[in-house]
Amino acid sequence: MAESLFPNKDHDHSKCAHNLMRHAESYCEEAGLRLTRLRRDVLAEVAASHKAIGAYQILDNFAERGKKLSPISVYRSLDFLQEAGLIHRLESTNAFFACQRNFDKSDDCCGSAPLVFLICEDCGTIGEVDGQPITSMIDRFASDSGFEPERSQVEIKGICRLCQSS
Amino acid sequence: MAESLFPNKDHDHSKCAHNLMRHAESYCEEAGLRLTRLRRDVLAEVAASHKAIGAYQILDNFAERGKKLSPISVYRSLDFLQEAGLIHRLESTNAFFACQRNFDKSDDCCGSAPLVFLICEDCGTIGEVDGQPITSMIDRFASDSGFEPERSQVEIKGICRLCQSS
DNA sequence: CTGCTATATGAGATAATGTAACATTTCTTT
DNA sequence: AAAGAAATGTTACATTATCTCATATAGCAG
Repeated sequence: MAESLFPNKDHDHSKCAHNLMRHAESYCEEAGLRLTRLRRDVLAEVAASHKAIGAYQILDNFAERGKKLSPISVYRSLDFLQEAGLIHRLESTNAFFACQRNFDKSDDCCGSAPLVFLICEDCGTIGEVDGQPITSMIDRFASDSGFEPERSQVEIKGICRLCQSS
Repeated sequence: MAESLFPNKDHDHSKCAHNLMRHAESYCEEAGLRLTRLRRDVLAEVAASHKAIGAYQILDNFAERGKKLSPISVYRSLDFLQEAGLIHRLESTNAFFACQRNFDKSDDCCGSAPLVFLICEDCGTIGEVDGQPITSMIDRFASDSGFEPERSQVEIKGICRLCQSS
């Protein structure tokens, strides 16, 4: 579990990306969502690493390959992917990364699951963990103040296992 | 405690603001920080409500009173105030609000205290609570993944006590 | 197939948020 | 008063995100 959270720097990422794309295809198929060419390309770009990528970086990457897009096109695709739960957005950095969970699950991809992201400030890799316990505590915590919590996204910055040893 | 977290809509806010400004003065005095005219004015603007306010909103408010400023001036003051722990920045909305804690404490204002913010999506009011338990859990949680957490800011969105009853 | 409708994308402009670089002023200390 | 440090002013620019209206494309009814 901990091993897969922050994959080794030299892992074969094409497998990660391939699995992720396959999952996206089948998930959208089942859910009746239209994973169009553009959306697929944007997802592939986001899934190209375990780091978070900004919308304009995606735009630039496309441009380098001769594909000129307007920002709004990228944002629209990102919105779709985010709603589908295939990617997430880091609020602290305005950047997007591919959801690595929920493979082998046919139900709601990340649906209403609590979101806890571990952000390595050294290598930029994002680890995503099941935040149920944290979220439960947050809920109790908030309720003590008479506050009715609806959603929270926890972004934890620090140093990942792999970067600690280097 | 819960009463003061989300003050009644009709509370006398001038008192809140006045106390906060007085605290800021004495805190900066003691800490050897220079609470200049501009910084004081910006702080007063942020402290004018219990909601979060954007940098450009502050800019506009100043402009309405005939005080023309450049964005950078506002941002610089906000940076100073944030470093001093007198205000906080919401990452999810890029907005700032005044720290309501640590009055009557002469030590580090909010120094390294864990930050947990309750954001009411109805009235916009921000409640700030001691997040030690949540932060401890987050730390344990992260450590289980071999991750070394350094800082995290928890922003919980929902409905405050007062808005629930209306 | 034909056209209808909803959805998706393109194109251009612009809004909202945030920073860089360098000049000028103000404060502090001597 | 003079020098050095800190704060602010000025201008330009970088980054992130959205609006609006036009066009294209997919899915479906007849």
